[in-house]
Amino acid sequence: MRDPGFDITCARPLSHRFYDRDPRRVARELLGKVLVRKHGRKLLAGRIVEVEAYMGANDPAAHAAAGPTARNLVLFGPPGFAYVYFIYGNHYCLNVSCMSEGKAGCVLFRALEPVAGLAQMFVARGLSMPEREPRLTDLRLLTTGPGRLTQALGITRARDNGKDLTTFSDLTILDDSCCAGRVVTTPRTGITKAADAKLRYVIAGNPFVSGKSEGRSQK
DNA sequence: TTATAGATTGCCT
DNA sequence: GGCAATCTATAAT
Repeated sequence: MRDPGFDITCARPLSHRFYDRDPRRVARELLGKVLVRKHGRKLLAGRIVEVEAYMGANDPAAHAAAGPTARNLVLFGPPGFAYVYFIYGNHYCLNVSCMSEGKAGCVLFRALEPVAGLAQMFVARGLSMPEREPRLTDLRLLTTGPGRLTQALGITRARDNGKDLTTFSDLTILDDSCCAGRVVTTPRTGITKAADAKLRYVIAGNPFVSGKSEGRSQK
């Protein structure tokens, strides 16, 4: 299977300073960046096409709303670190911490456009590999959705929670100077509190954005 | 100690 | 479109 690929030679991790800002700003600017997982000698990577911003005490939908706990401690730590939690008894979700130490805030990764290691992603997701070049409907099952993208990249709480995403370890976010294109904001999905705040950011027209038609028919 | 809701997904009709 | 699966954090006894 052919990987779309990306130019890793000119890609570099984002600095802690990048994440040391309002999550809304970080979320918008994370679109178009590349989430990279080292899997043995292979690279698994996906371009970030959909994220959500979560704030601190003033955001009732945020895990950090009630203050620091054993689970959400990473959110109150320094910016640029992975916050991984387990949800609905089935899925892991990946966030990156924002704001300086002591202040909570994060960005949730909701969908990626797979660019490298697609064959391994099919394996990790427990999907059978398409015989021919995969269709969009097959590819969307890999990394469209917060629970799916963590499974495709093998991200778990035990393995990745608290990891520094600004160093090139086995999990990092790279900037390859790709232009994200037009960004659309919508209400966050799957939450009941503060459900009207437009804190979901997607790349307009990108086919890997979650939802039925968002990003596909709408340009 | 027990109950319940949850930043989801996949399979059912 | 509806709902079960299945763990954990937090609220309620």
